[in-house]
Amino acid sequence: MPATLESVAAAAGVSRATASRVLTGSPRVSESARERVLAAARELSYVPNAAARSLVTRRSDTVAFVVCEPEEKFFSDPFFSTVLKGAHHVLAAHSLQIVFVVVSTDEDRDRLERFAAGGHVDAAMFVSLHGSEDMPTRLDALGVPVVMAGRSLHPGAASLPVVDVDNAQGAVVATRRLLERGCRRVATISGPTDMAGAIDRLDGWRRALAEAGRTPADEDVAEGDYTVEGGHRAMQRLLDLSPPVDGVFVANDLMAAGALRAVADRGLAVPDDVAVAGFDDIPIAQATQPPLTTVHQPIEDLGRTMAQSLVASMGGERAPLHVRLHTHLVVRASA
Amino acid sequence: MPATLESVAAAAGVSRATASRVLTGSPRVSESARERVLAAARELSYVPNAAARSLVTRRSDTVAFVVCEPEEKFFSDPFFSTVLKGAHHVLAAHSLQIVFVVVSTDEDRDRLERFAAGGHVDAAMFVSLHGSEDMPTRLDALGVPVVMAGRSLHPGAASLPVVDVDNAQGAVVATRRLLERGCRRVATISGPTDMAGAIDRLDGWRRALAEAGRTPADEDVAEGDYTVEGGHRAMQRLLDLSPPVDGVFVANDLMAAGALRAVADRGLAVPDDVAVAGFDDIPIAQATQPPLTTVHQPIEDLGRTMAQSLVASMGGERAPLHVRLHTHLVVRASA
DNA sequence: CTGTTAGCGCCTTCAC
DNA sequence: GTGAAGGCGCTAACAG
Repeated sequence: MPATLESVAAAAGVSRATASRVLTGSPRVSESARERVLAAARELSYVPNAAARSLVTRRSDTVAFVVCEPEEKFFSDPFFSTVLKGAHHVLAAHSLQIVFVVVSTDEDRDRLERFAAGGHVDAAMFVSLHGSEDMPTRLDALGVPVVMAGRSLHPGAASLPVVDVDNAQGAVVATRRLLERGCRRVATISGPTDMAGAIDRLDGWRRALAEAGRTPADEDVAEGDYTVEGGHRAMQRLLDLSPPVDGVFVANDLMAAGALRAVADRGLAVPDDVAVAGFDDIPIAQATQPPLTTVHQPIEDLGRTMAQSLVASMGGERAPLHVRLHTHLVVRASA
Repeated sequence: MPATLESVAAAAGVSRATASRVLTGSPRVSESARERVLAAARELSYVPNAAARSLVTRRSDTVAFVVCEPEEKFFSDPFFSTVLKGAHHVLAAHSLQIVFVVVSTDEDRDRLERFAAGGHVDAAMFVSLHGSEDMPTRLDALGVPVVMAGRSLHPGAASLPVVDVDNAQGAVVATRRLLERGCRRVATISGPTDMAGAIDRLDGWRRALAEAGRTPADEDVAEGDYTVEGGHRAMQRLLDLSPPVDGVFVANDLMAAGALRAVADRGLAVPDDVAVAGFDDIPIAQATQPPLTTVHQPIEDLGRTMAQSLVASMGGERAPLHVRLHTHLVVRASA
């Protein structure tokens, strides 16, 4: 049987109340009592029972890291792990556990809702939100603090805290780069059009073209799915266009990597025949052939900021509704 | 205030005990009582308080999916997500939640141990175990059922349940394939040498060479780290050897993908100049240029089997100490 | 079949 | 500063 507060108190020769005070760090305890309790706890290798504590405090000291992806796409994009890393850093500092939840079916959704309603998590952070995803709203309705990486397209999620970057502006800068190096036909590979970030990046591409006095054509847009394969396929389509595309803004680096391969498949050279610019600046961007010119996004910082938002909400503060992080263009060889 | 069992019972006009029986699916309840309780619960959108239940049942209905990786390597290898998928399938069927824990620092280890000791998880499954990892042993000592994907090298973990494949035999088959197609110098790119699976695959390579009357040379072994980049680097080393290597058994597909790139970088052709065989048969194996000949591992099944082992342990049964799944060679174009 | 009765382990007023 | 006491929401005997 594991040690309980009761047994620790007994061993230390104090009451349960005093032992509790010591373990929860209350100041109103004598130094001698504190020492004895601590010693006893160590001796018995006491660990507080989470359920008992949770029952009375009504907290679980756990936050959910929720990934809403129908596929296992999640695991192949370092973007996510980097967000997680940043979040972990902040959360660990507050003694908060992360539980990782993948939500793909409606059954998963109900389970998560029950999980949260049952008090298993104190807050939730969402990454990779598609248009119809309603979990942030549902958890918010339960009173669970929430934060999202990038805004949600779901009506009703508009008033929930968001951390993101200016995706449109980033896309503008990348597209301008293509224009400035003299590309005549600048196409784009977009992300899933049910995701806010993808829409904004597509918008930015349009805006930059318009700025330059060009008319963004529908056929110059190939929709991808943020995966390497998707980028590869989309690029193949664009390369069939005539007059030939000689510049492409790709909505994330993973797809850009696939696009690079498609160009190589045709025996064309990057950037001479086709210039390519990506978005994210994940590690792979430096390893591609040639290295990617891309819009740098402070991904780890994104995770940290989201976690801070949650910590604030949990502490009763009103978290900022919208934090916008900065991006900048990293020029390498591909454009 | 969320509904409690008390309020549900009141609304249904029964005692707490009866309400509890209905909600936990006990058979000893009249049909009419059952209906009334269920109706009341739905009406009040009642959700059981997890902490309260956990406190008395001493279960949390949650299992930990623990990844022990110093880097974020985890997220770039679809192997893990596939195991997770399989496990999720089985666990969800038993109404068990998965909490995902990444352990990289000693602080993380202590936190996980407290998490488990505090009763937050009922069982734990481990993937990607390095030599010095002692968490399986520590959790086992706490009485938490455990299962590992691949055996642990840690002394003391020898008696814990393992699910794996015959890595050595798989490697033998792959290496034989290289030998049979006439390769004169067959080298290998191994995984991290502090992991059981990597060691066994290396062993298999040695055994196949010995079988064929050849002497495995130390310089024909390049150690990788199961990443694309690692495979790329290792292959570069092997390609500097003379007389030239014309066949390579690579310990996983991710590294094989990197190896393929290294071969292409030198303007050599696969499989004509260098034949390459991988291990795992993850989706990328079909997408490489050329497609990979590789040892197929039933990864999703691995996850399912591990979950089943845990479910058995949690149910008080003695889980099988060692389940070995089958592999087979999938011949594609690379070897 | 159902209600009554005890706690599960902990935190938190409330008196001292 | 410290102890006593109550109760968080639920399940599990134990009687009826």
